[in-house]
Amino acid sequence: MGRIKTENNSSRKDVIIKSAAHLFREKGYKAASMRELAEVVGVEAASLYNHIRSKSELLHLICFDVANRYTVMMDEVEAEKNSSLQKIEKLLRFLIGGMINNFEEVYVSDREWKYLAEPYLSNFQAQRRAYRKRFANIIEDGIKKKEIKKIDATTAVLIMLHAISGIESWHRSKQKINGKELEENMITILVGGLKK
Amino acid sequence: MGRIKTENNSSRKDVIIKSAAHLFREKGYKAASMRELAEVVGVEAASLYNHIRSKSELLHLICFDVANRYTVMMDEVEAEKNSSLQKIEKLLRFLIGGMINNFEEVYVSDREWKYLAEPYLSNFQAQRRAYRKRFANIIEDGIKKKEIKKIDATTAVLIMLHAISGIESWHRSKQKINGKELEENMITILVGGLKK
DNA sequence: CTTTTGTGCTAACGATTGTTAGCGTAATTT
DNA sequence: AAATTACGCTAACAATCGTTAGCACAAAAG
Repeated sequence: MGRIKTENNSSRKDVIIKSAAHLFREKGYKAASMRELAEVVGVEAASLYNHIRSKSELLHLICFDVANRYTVMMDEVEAEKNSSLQKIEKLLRFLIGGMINNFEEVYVSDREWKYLAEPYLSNFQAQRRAYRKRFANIIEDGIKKKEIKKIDATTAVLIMLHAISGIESWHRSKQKINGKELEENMITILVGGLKK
Repeated sequence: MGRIKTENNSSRKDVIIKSAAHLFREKGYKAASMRELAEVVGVEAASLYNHIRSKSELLHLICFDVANRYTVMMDEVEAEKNSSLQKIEKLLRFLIGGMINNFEEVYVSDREWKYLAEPYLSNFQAQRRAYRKRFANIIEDGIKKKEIKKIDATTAVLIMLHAISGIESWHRSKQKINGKELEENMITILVGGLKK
């Protein structure tokens, strides 16, 4: 067939990962085959293994790339001196932006992580749990300071995160409102649902 | 091995479908094998085919069972003379209840429908689209009547439905609040986010 | 009791899966 | 120009997949 075409200064491995994210999002991790991935990349299946160790490596590279970005943003938000609602809004805008601009990776990380092999699976789950806990703590802080309604913080986190992953449907839909508008609507409803 | 045990007046096919829903939820449709399903049911894989036509039949039975229940409830809600917010609350409570009590089926219908074969896939998507459209119409009605904030109705529907599918995380979590409490919290946040 | 139907089994099929071995050649380095 | 590395290919592997054929026996119907 031919060589893998790279652009800018991304490696051939990066090209494979990007294509894998697209394919995994479209078909699901289990249903996506290495032969399909190879075809997308423009190469025979066996040639992929000059660049990657395994199919499952692709999945965990994608998942942890996203998870790490989430964690970094949480660090940043926690460090700032803002009200709870401001912190939440910043987190939500970051998540919404990620879902709009890095759709493939974020979606795969969200929906396909269960196919991670150990020990990555356990690590990922722990990181996810920690993230949600920190998110819930911010909400509970806001409740104490009477910025936020008296609600179960864990439930609120669950609603926020899953509502955002629903942007998947926005990607699928034919007649989309634009991204910025979507973001504002989501913030209005979600933050509005918390405010006292 | 032995026969498939039925209880009450459910057929052997019903037992298989129930187990399939459980397995598909746990492993994902593609990753779940007929041999695993057979083991759960207590029988050899080939024996399943005395009761069902194919693996994909199992999936579409599960998906349409859920989709049809949704549609029936929507008919009911539309027929009643209530405010938009009351209609939405009733729909949400029904969806939340389904997610809590019929978790396996609802979850599979939500996450695995993309593996449906044609023509079921197209039918399912159409039914789903129609449901969301009707939901959005109720919201738009509420906006006109000034019960509801001026927001994009499609986005609101997307948030509601996906927030509810997040009850999956509640099922997974160790220290759950009880179901009724979860329902009330979700209604508070979601309906609160719409109210003017 | 005899016949028919329902339900299970074993064995096997063709297809597809992820992955490895071994080899040739293009690109890069010395 | 020579040596080395990077990257592609074909062929093949063992495992697993959904499903079918053919047969045995138990349950239900006559």
